[in-house]
Amino acid sequence: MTYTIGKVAEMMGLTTHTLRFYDKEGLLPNVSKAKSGVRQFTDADINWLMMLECLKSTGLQLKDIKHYINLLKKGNSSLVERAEMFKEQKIKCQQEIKALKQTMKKLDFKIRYYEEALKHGEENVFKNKELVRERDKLFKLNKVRISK
Amino acid sequence: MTYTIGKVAEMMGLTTHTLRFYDKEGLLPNVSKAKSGVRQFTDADINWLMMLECLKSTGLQLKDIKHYINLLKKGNSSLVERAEMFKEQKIKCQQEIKALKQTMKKLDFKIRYYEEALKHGEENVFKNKELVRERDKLFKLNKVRISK
DNA sequence: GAATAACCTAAAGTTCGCTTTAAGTCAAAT
DNA sequence: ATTTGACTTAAAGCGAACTTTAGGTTATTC
Repeated sequence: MTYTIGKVAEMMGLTTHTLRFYDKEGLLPNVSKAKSGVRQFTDADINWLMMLECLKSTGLQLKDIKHYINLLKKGNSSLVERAEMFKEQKIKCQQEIKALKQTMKKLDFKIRYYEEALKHGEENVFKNKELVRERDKLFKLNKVRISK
Repeated sequence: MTYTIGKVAEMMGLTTHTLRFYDKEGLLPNVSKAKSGVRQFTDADINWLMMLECLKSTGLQLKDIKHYINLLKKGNSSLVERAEMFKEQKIKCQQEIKALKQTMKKLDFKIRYYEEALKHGEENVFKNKELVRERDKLFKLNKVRISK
């Protein structure tokens, strides 16, 4: 049993445009076409699309996924490289989380700043010494050295 | 005392191109120019640049920062809106962190998958029932319903 | 005073992941 | 039989945040 591109788009929550774009980019290696040119998606194609979505959700770029497809085609001999891909990706992901946590601290500071400003007026915010300390801790850019 | 664009670029870890780009986009409201056209950055400009970097690091887009500049110009009457900006941004940041943590789980699964594949061969990975459960938990796309 | 380095503007190019447009074919429903 | 709707390709467009290129002026240094 096969599915038209429209059905698949509906199932996957993508547009037909996106699916054709993926196909054009070589991200749908096994989708066959009728003589009329109409794409015929099989269950295996749907499964691959789910894997594609999964790979996307791990933060891989489309070109990385293309590379991954090539590794898959090589079979067993690419196992190590595939494993490495995900380990690298994990490191990137960890770094991003760390950066976002730092961002959260800055946002919390800003939110407290504006609470204070709304209560006591913006000109009085830094009479609150805790906020001053917080500001100095969070926003002093270590790379910047203002000369003299 | 003023700084040339090159010095500022060096201090801030940006390129001169980026600084001119920011200026063109209206993100450096107070930078003055000599009659020759050369930009003269003051300490106040450096401080604003640090704030700019801070705002960027909170995940704000340049157009949001431009909007923020306009709010600053309005002074006191924009306090509430400015406060709202950061609260919204905090929510976005929280959501991003949540998504990345989910991503981490998927990556950990993939890494375990490849550990197992390297140990026992790719064809035997899902003889490990824990990995099967993990896969089903993480990768079953709820939106997909394969008919029949 | 001439070479070189740093500055200037304006505009086009880049990357990513699509989305949109244009122009057309094909199959089903009325 | 014709209209509607889903499919096709190919190519251009989009938004974000720069980067690069081109062509030119100014400032510093030998």
